[in-house]
Amino acid sequence: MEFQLVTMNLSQLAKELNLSISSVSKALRDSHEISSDTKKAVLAKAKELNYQVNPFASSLRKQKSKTIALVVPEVANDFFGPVISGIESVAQEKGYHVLIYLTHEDMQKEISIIKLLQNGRVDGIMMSLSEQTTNTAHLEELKEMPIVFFDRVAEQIDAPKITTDDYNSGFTATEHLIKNGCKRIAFMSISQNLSISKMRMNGYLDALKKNKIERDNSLIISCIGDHEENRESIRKILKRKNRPDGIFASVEKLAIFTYEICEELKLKIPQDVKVICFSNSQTVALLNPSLTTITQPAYEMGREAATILFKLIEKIRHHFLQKNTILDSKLIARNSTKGKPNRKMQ
Amino acid sequence: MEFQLVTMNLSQLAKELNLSISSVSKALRDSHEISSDTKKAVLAKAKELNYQVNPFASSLRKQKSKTIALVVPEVANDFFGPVISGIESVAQEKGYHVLIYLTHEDMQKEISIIKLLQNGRVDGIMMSLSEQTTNTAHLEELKEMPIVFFDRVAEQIDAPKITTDDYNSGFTATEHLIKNGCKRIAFMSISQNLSISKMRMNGYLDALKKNKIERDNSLIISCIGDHEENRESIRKILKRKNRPDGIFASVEKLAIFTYEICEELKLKIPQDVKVICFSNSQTVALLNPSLTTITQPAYEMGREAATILFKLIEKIRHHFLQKNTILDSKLIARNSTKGKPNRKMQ
DNA sequence: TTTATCTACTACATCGTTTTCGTAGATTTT
DNA sequence: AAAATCTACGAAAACGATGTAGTAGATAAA
Repeated sequence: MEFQLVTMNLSQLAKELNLSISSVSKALRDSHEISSDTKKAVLAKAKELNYQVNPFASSLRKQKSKTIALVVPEVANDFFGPVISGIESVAQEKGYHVLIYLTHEDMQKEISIIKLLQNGRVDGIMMSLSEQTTNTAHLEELKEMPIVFFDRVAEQIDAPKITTDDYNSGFTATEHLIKNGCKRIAFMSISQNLSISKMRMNGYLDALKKNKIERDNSLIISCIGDHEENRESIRKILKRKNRPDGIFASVEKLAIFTYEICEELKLKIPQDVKVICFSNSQTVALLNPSLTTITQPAYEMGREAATILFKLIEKIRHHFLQKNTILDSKLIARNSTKGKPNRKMQ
Repeated sequence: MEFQLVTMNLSQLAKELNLSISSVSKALRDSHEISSDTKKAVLAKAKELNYQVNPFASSLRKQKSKTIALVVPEVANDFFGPVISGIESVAQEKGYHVLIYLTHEDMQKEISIIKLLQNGRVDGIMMSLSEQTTNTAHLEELKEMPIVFFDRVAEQIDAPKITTDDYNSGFTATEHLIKNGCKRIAFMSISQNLSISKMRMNGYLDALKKNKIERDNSLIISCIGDHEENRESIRKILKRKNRPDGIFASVEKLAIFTYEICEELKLKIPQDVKVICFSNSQTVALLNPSLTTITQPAYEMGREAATILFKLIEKIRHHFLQKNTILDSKLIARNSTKGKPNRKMQ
């Protein structure tokens, strides 16, 4: 008494054509074993009856899914949007399907998603780590699974990684502030676990060193909690007597908070505080003042990551694949970092 | 000489347990035919050997995929991001997987994606139409497939639709401008095909009528081309002698362009022109001036759409399902629409 | 002419699960 | 004690596509 779905399949097609199932199957895949007359007939009939290969039967038999997984922390964000777009465009070209999973920055969720993906549902994984991911044991178990990391990469895992030049960006951003007169530059990171955070901070630190500015750990704050906590951290640092005259935020959100707090505290950007941050938003150009950003080539990162993943999937052996791809970010100087600072305080 | 992937399966598990495949299968799904001792043993062994059901075999046999498709025009956008988040969260709760497809606002792509989804790969579809979709013949063919539309819905298709109160929003937005002194209000739509555009425009027109303002078709412009064309349309209308004193943009992008053009033409917002638009961006609150918006409950729309889709999927018959769900948008009044207009021109 | 080689097909096992149907043996009912 | 019912399992047939192995019949090579 099972439910019988009447769907067009090889068997029906074969019956209509007076051919065997295997011949039809081969004809559809343009096998040399089939005469061109037969192929034509099969193709025509298949089109007429709107035959489509059953993906599950095919995947089961071929042990491949023609599907990749995309595991990201969030999508409500100007960075991951274009990345997805890039990935999807490559996938579409290749005839692959894209499953999307969100970790919501939660390590437990990340772990269970990864576990879920070990049953062959996908041929490969593209991933950007959650903010809260402190270790990568769950990723070690993916030995056989092609995986590519982008942006928030897992350093310890031996897999291709696509990033932007985070160290350089951190360095350049910091020097940009220094050149515009900043002497006390705060760095706001999102997580100490993520390598991109470390890289950006190293760039920041080295730029300080090169310019003979002493490192001040009280100016390095990590914003991992909820929005209100982050606002409070920023408020606190900007209320200090010797508050920073420059702020380097590693995500856009923190720069926006900074704008809000500055308004609240009657601090002027860029006169009192200069602000620079990583952001892919178009809108920030219209802020008052317009926000100086480091902008990552998000779409290209998506395309690059997907392209490399497909190379991994298509070869069995891939020693020759370059493990790290580093794309350039762009510093777009706007008004939030302009001019000499107002140093009348202190 | 086929490639043999050694993956843990029922057959291996059964061998280890000295049981038949069918017993193991039943035990794993907690069938009453299996004794609780046996079940325990099976569960333990399955865990030990890290057994996971092969999704393709299962889907093939059960004729269901535990997967839904999400078809959207774009993701690089403050609206679709949270929508995806909402959908994904419901899917995760239900144990479903989400395939994502982008139409890039291209009707041909939309058609081929829909065609692709007719082979049983997914159990249901959630969709928001492309801007360029002029007819919905391709959707008529999905007769048996559960489908739910959200935001950009297909009016002619008999399927549940989740929208915001676009008519009211259009009405309210327009009245908001009128109350703040506007007499010549331009409406910028994205596409005449989309019902949300029509609804918004009807709201706009009715608000004009109610307030005894005559309709002026030269103030209704549809921005469907590329960015530069859209900018030019806006520039043209703002350069006119009797330019509008209020602009109601149906998407954020157009409001941003308006800001840019106003800067270029030395027009002051809100003194010379007031601006309101649909937007889910947080950042627009920091624009100069802060932008008045109609904000849609994007996350909730995603959750609602997914919830309804799963109801569709789970029942065979679903006459009782409400076909239209309308959620409330919020008008967030900010400075771009403030005060009485500057009427010295004309 | 016999044998080898092609050509164009078919039969069949297989991928891993699920589910129906069967059935020994135990238990309960009459 | 015989019959009916339960309990707990196993055999086997799907689901639909694919690839291997096999084979008529035609053609080419010896």
